[in-house]
Amino acid sequence: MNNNKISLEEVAKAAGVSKMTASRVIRNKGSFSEKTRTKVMAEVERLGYLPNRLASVFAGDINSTFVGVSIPDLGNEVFGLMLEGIDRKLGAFSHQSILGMTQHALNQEEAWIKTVLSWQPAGLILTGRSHTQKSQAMLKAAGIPIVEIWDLNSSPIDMSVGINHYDSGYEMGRYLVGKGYRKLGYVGTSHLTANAATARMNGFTKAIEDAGSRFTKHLCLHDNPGFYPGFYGTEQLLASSPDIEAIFYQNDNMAVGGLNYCETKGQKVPDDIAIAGWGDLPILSIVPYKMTTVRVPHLRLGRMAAEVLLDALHGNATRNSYDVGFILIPGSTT
Amino acid sequence: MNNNKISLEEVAKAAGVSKMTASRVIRNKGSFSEKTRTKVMAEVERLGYLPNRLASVFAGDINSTFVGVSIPDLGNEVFGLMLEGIDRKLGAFSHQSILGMTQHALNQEEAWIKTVLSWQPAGLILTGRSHTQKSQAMLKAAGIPIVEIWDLNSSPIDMSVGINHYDSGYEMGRYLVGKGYRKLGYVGTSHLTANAATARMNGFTKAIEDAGSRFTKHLCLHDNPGFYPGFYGTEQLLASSPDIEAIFYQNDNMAVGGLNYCETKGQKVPDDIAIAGWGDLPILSIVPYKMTTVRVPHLRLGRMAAEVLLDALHGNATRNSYDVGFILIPGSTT
DNA sequence: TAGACTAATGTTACGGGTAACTCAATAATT
DNA sequence: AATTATTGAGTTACCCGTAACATTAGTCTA
Repeated sequence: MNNNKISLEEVAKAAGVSKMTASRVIRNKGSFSEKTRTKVMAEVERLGYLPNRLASVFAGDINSTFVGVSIPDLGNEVFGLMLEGIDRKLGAFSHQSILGMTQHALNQEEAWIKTVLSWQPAGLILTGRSHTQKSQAMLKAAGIPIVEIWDLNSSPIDMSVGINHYDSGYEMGRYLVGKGYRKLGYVGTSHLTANAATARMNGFTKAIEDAGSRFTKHLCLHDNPGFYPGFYGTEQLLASSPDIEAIFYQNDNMAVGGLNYCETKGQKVPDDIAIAGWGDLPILSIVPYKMTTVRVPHLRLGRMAAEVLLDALHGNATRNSYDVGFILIPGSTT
Repeated sequence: MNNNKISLEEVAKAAGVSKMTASRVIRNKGSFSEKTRTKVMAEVERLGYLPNRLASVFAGDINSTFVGVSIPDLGNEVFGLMLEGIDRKLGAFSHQSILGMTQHALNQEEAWIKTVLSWQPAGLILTGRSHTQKSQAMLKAAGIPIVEIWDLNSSPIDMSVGINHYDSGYEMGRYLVGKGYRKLGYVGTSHLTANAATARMNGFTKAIEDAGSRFTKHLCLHDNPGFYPGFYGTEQLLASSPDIEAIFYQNDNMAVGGLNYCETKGQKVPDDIAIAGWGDLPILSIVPYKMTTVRVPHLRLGRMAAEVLLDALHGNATRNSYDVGFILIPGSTT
């Protein structure tokens, strides 16, 4: 290589054996005498030899232990938890995550896929189910396990682990209608691409239509799905449609913002207006209400994605679509 | 390599040129005719050729574009924000983060360092300033830029970007003493290793000692520094020392938990008891008080670490210790 | 038009490991 | 003792690109 790093050859020379023998000892593969082992390992220790995995992967017919992991961003704790679940599981099986933040942009994802594939990863975990044409082509040609996570895909590129966001929105819609609410609103944010949140909104809308009600107001802000957009989004929505009875939010952070707005304006929850969030996020623990929300096992989602990938690497792939499920949790805000 | 991947040779053959010419065209380096360029690129497109970066790094005298990034965990938004800052900046300069979660354990960090170095990274960014002996030896021998982030290290292994946690604790101690509080408490969590939070606690204690007061009660729970441990930690601390006048918390999440406990018990803040947090975390935006806290630019910290690393890679290293600073923000809880 | 220079392309030799094969020495079997 | 395994080690070729050098064709100058 480039610099002054110790190579296998130097270790071998110092131990008075051939490269191959040293390699066998270090990998504990093939046969060698105890005496040789001692000699070689002593030199490894003394010289501080670190194998060059690039060369190993290159030489051997094996794949690397890299796993490319793409997530939209880390501003949202949802993806942080997922990533934590993924990396913990991968790490436990001696694999490393190469991170890629796509900022919700498919072309950025495409660029990242191209780069990461050039590093010969063992597999990929991608957040989301929509990818550019070119991305799809590259992924299919790569010939490695690929897990699409977050938004369940019944016909994935390779494998999918997630929940059905559309259904979760639908269920929330049905629940609210069942509670007697007829004039419903939705507050969320819009990204460049159709994403899971959009699917939830669509499911929500459909449920309401199916129930015969036609009144649904949507508000999609160009912002992050956080507390403040929830606050101001609610203000904006109620200004244009003051008779709304219940609002479903993209996530709990926004819902808490909405809750806060209602409190500020003296609107009683749930009597004057009902509030429902999504995600069962940490923020809910500090709200003086029990928020109606949808619980999603974020950490487990990540862990499972990693598990499924590792299984596939070990040739134990069984299914290709894993629904981890969600639970609608009725609270005191509806 | 292993499978059916298209190699440069195949592209070259298909285009009717030598490997080398194809390589030149693809990297846009050296000279070649426009006609050749067209031919080669057409084949690249047609065959879906993706270069094998392993081989490039291996062949050329260049380093990889990997950067190893270690963080303790992602449960804490602090490190999530830092990571986001790092990866965004690295990504903008065509570098990839290899993630390593150390779970606050130095031996886990050591194992990770060993692995990640074997991938010939361009550089490393490590959270924290304490490392095992062996880690330090490996890091020094690696001959690549290494940035220690989070806890400022005036004599780092290579470079350091962070804030002085001890000082931030000291400043908070002085501030509270200045406000007239004499009986002070600290609530935090303890990890396996001495970490930045411990430094804050020590600085805090020292400030109080320096001011002549000797009353400081520490409580370190074995838990994550979140809302609930803050709540119950406060309960526990006040049970054993009911006359405490002010409590400094490991971070804002815990402080909000403490605030909540006080409210629940009818203790007036700040009249009966004062509360101070740390970090200026997102949670503060939804608390009906303006929390006294210490603002730390998490995202900027990450961005700066990446910048410093990239500078070093481009041979523009200037200093080796970068203090990004903190600001104590007095609020209405003290 | 020879000689000198430039542009375009080809050839060779690695880099740091590993698979596959070979070979010698020792151990087990008949 | 001769034959056959087995073990421990060495040799060679190769993975896929790129640097360095070599070569050829084409252009320009005197």
